[in-house]
Amino acid sequence: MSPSRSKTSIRDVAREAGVSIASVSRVLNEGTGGVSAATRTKVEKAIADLDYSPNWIGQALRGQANNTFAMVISSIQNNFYSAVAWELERRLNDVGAAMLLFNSNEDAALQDRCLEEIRSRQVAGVFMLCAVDSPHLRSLSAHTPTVFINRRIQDMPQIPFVGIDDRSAARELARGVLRDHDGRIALVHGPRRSITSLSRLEGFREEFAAGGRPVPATDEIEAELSMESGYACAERLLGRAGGPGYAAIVCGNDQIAYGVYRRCRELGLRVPEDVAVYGFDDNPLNQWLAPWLNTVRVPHIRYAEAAIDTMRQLQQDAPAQDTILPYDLVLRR
Amino acid sequence: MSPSRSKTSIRDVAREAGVSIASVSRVLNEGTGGVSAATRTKVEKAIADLDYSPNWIGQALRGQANNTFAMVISSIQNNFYSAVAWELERRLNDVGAAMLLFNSNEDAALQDRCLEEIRSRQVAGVFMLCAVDSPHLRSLSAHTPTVFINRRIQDMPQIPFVGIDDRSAARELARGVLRDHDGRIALVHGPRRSITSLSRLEGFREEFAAGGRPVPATDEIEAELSMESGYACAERLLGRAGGPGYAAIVCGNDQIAYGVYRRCRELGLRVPEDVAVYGFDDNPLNQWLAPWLNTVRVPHIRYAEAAIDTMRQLQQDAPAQDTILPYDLVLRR
DNA sequence: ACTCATGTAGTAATCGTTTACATTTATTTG
DNA sequence: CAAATAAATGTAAACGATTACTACATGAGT
Repeated sequence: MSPSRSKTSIRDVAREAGVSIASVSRVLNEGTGGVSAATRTKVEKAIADLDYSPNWIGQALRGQANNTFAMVISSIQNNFYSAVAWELERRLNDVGAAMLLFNSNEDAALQDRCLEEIRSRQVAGVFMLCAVDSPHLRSLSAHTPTVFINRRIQDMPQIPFVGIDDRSAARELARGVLRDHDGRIALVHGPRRSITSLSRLEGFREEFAAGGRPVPATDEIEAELSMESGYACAERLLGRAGGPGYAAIVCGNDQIAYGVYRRCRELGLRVPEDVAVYGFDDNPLNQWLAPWLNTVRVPHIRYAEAAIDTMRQLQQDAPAQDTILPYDLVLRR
Repeated sequence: MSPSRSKTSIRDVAREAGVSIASVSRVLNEGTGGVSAATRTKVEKAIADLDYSPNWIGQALRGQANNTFAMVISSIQNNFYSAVAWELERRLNDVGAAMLLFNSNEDAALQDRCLEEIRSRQVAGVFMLCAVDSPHLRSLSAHTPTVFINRRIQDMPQIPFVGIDDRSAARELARGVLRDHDGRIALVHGPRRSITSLSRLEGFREEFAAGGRPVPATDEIEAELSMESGYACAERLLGRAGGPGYAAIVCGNDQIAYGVYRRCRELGLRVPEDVAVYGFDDNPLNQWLAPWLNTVRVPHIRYAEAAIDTMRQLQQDAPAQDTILPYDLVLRR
């Protein structure tokens, strides 16, 4: 049943071809040293006959270099994050690298377990998509090139960051809210421990205050970055009656907005006719499934490009800069 | 700037602790051989002092075993597939394994590139989430335990499969369509080259025919498994006027249904009031964003569990069986 | 014929582990 | 206390590749 679980090594090829392993290696790696046409033919035939494929582990051990990257994502559920991961995977694959994928679930202990695994695997670099602070993050980044995407850790300025200016994006979005709605505004922001969520919160608050319509504490609530949490917060905010008639509910990200949306519909509130919902990130699915959602389009494809560029610089020991990318407002009126 | 890119090996630890590398290894791997308390203490101190972490590549090379798995997914965009991938990642991580992620984009050549990379990395196993047929798939599966998820390749019965009975699920869904709608029915099915899509198509056809209401060729159209393709097909089907007033549009999967939905809305057709839309898979997002969608709930979590179980059996050279899991109809009336 | 350059091929060290085996040290026993 | 046994430790050989170095042809130039 099991057809001889592959074991053919370079020695087997050498024996089969009647040459030394060095010659086989030379045929494999065009670069180093010359081989005669005769040898090349023999080796190539042996490789084909034995269905040989070089063992990456041996190569990696010898060569120190290791074209494997790791990506740690903070939330399985968030499709916006998945989209970034996929874009990265595509680009890494294009250059013959591979990606190990890990999920930290916004949990420092779990993230640390992932980082230990990553460290032992000697990867070439780590992409942290929404990192949380954790002990190993600090030690790993000393050994392994690390890039923060979309969220950084507050006091680790030495690690380059790819993201947007969340605070000013939030201000712009808030300006749109004020312009388009006269009524009461609710704010379901993300957790303060995330600098990204905090910046957005500050941006919202600043602009609402500047517009003379600050959101009172009763209309402001902190959610986790999940649909479930958004739903629960909407339940608290809106009660059984649909709440005090909010004109707009502004959410910390799209996931929260989806949860709020569901609760609104359950209460018979039409979105956007009865209440407008605002999110943040612009999940690529929105244009198909959530045309009612106002949001900030975070450029996830450029995230991937910039993260790869930054990683390349780190690998060359170049001083890597933060990359702050432009965003777009997506307002459906 | 770059703090001495880690190089501490087991030798360094041995020297620092004043013992042999064998002793260090023994401290590391509790299992093998005993070490005195004194030695253990010395070694542990040295490990801590040097911030040593064992090199996985060395371990893997020596031990043959390699707790890395690979997953190849056919479509980046499909969130249902992502959901399965994530569930698998979680379970692999729980047992200290890691997952390499690849995207084949439904393309045989690209899939083969991924499989070459996978083969050379000597992974412990490969999960193929919607495989396409390709030369390397056949050769790889001879060397590496392989599990098909959600879609199999027709003439490779030796590779175990985890999925549902698509044909009978399609029949059941079709029965629901017939029951709930008197009007005209359109069918936007997936590509015939995918056995999964083909089975669904056959199931739909059989049941519609059995119900005395076969779908005429003009109302049947083959789409790719993407939102874009679903949109384009809906455009063809509905024209500018909204088509001949379909009562229901039955789609090959949820992605197609999302595309169809968008086009319907653009044409001013209300879903589900004016036209019902049926999908297949039940993307976990549906309950939040697409309450209008009728679909078949494919148990993605049990997919992950079953795939892991199957992989375990393959690794023990046990004859692995196919796993056909139960599904649920999700009908919103 | 002798030297020298050139091109090919082989030998052996190396990367970081684990582990079978040999050797040393500690403990028990008569 | 010596011998027998048990426990701890060290030595060295893998694992699969790459590559510096060496050795051997071959052919050209004098």
